[in-house]
Amino acid sequence: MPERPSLEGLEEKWARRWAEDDTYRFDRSVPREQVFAIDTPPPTVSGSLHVGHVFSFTHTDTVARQRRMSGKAVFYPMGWDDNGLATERRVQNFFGVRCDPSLHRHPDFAPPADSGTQQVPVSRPDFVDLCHRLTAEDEKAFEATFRRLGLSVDWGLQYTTISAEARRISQRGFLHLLAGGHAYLAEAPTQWDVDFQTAVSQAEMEDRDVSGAYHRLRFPSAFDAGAGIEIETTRPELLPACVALVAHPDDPRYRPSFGSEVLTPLFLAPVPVLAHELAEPDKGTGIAMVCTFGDTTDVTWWRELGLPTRTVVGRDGRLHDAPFGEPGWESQDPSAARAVYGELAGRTVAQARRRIVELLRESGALVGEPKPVTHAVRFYERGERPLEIVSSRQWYVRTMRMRPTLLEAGRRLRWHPPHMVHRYESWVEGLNGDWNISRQRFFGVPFPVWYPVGADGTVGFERPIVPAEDELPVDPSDDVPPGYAQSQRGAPGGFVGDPDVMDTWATSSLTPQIAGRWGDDPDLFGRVFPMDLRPQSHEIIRTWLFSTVVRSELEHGTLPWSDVEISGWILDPDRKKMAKSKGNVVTPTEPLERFGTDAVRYWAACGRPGVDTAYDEAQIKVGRRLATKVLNASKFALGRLQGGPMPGADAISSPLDTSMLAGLAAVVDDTTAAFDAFDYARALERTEGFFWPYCDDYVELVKGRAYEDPADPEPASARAALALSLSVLLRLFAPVLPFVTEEVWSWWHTGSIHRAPWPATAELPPGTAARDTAVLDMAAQVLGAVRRVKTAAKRSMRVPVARLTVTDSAERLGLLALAEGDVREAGGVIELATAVGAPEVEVVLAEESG
RNA sequence: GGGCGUUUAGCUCAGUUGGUUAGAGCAGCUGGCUUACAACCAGCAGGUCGGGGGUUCGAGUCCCUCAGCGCCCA
Repeated sequence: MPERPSLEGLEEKWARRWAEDDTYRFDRSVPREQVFAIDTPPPTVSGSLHVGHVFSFTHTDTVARQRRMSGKAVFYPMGWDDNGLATERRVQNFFGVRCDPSLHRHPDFAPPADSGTQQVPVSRPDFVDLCHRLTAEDEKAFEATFRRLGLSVDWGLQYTTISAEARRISQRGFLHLLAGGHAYLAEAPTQWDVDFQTAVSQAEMEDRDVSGAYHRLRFPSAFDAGAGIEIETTRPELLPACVALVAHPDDPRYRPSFGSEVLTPLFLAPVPVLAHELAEPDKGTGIAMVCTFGDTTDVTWWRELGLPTRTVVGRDGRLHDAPFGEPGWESQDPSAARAVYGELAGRTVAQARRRIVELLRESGALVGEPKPVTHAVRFYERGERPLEIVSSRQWYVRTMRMRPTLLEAGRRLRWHPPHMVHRYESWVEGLNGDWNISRQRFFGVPFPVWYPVGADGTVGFERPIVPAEDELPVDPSDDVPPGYAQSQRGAPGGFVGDPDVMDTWATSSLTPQIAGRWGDDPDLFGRVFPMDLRPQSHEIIRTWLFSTVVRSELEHGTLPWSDVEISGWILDPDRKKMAKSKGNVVTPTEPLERFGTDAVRYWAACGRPGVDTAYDEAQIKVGRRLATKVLNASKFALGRLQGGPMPGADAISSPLDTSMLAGLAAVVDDTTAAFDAFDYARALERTEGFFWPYCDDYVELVKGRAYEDPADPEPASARAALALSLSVLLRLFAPVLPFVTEEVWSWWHTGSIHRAPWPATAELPPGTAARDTAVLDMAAQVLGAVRRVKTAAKRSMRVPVARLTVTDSAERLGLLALAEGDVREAGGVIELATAVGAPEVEVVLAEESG
């Protein structure tokens, strides 16, 4: 035991020891029932960690440590989510490159020396190499931070979502979906980001309010130039893509027009006037123009009304050719239509909108002036321009028909806190299409699929060729399908590889399988799956949690885990969400160095499950004080125990000591129950709430007695009770404060506290079972009264009490008698008198001496 | 528009099936170097529990309603 114990340096000392001793190694020899398996959230490796990671990972770690001490073999892996668009974008900015898949690998490729404004085009394999290079560095930095945070993960169980193992498992999962009929390829209107030039799924979209304008346009009747219909639209640039007008079937204003034809302004394309329930009579003029495609309602109308397709927006977000006059592009005046369209072709959507409004105004088709509105527009969550809908070929997973199964699965899952299930349910209920898992990107898991090319050069998309499972992972842009030669790539009678990669969630949805090495290590997988705990934050319930449930249901017919624990967000001190764009992000390194890991973990553990919590340095300082207090209180208690044999629990005889342990027994029960329910915050609160009064009252009361001759029963009882209570308290604190508790534990035990048994009331003397804390309560009350008088008199706590008179019921005076010696010692009481009567404590202080 | 959460001391938050006088920490104030700890200790003060209505012997807690804040979904 050091002379002056300190928190400094504990992190380095113990993190190194835990690594050397493999303290947190998963014991894979135990049966499933004794395993506690955690499906760790793999952080996105694109930049740096922030305190939000510290927050949620600490929550999980407290539970992991408590389960480990409770005798479980804890399977606590760490993953890095390096696959995906976030990495691509970081690599582009970091190296100043962009991926051009038409290029071939450069034999001695090196990234540009400076990441200048002009991005250098590089081949896909070279680009992927850069992704690997950068993520490998980031992962090292992340690991260092997490080790400093004291996470009790088994670092031998690391995985990354782009590794060969992850690609193999991801591709295996896909092949199973395909074989089971759960995945299908379809050419369909698809939500498309024009900047990233990829399809995105519903889960990756968000609505943003943007300013736009309603433009009222007049469509003349095809047969009577004097008649016409006025519509309002926020997207006049899609007018050349208009294929119909739609009003509600019950709308009397338009019922006479159903079945008639009108002409689109400027382009004079004849389009029908149709009825459909989705038309909203209250919106604009009550009749909408249907374009292919302005939004998802257009897609519904197009499909249900059997409308033709006239697309004008290309994958690059610019208007492409529109051959008015040709079949499908009818017009009453094709040359005029072409002339007008010539003004728009090649422009971006925004540019085309400005131009067509001018043209409409000149032609007189624009009725009045555009009316500015703010409306919700759909964006890719990482995107900057609104999503467009383009027709493209994509792989889908059949989630729509699973909705009842998925809702039922959500109800079987135990949610902490329970109300988070609503997020899941509203998401599942709001699904509007199957899950699109194709992404037209580069750094991801390729689809393990080729397509035959016919003699006439047509691609047989309906007859995909798949590899054998033992060949996985494959890259169809490099590897050759069974029965073909590389020379046949792209040739008639040959094959082509699927060019796309999977949605990053299509791989992340398999983290239990990846961590558990599904298919590669059946013995391991059988011991850890289904897992016990999925910890995550609430904003990815619709993505990560949802997709993991989908995959587990389809592959295994079971839930992937029994419990999910949701952590809240970290807000800045002004309760605003931390975001890079706001510049209010706190990185973990600084608080960890300034206050110490235990202090930061304490702050995190005070954040209750699912509750958004403000970053609060004051609370971290409280944690540091607690850690210091643990150090000092331990030093005191253990100091009393030196120089003699460690007394056992059977030496505890004093009623005050038993009374204290009775209170501690209740704390053990409550803390254990709280951890069982994944409520680390309540567990900490309960232990901490006991610990401070324990130090201030109980330890003060027994201080004198503990100094006396250890051979006598009363001092022996005090020493035994101190040793036992300290041991229990240290273990109760260990999940939250792993460093200071390990340090103190090492002063008087061999082996790690984190492998010590979780406290049980069976360790405490039988007398504590009654939970009777009355003796300590009474003694503390009298001591408190003495302190109040001394403080009010502005005297030192050391000043003796000449005479203390306690008036109370006979029963309570009996309790006091059981602790009289300790109370007199702690209060400096010279003379103690008691009387039965109304409760009162009278204190006469000794005169000022000298 | 639908849903979920939330509103308790100046601040951050506990308050479990309804049950004594609603708690803690921080900040504030007044004191004290007390043989583990001044990075500490002792004490004090601070709240019509968001508003309104209801059920009940009794409501911070249950019900209705309104409002603010946050989020999810459409």
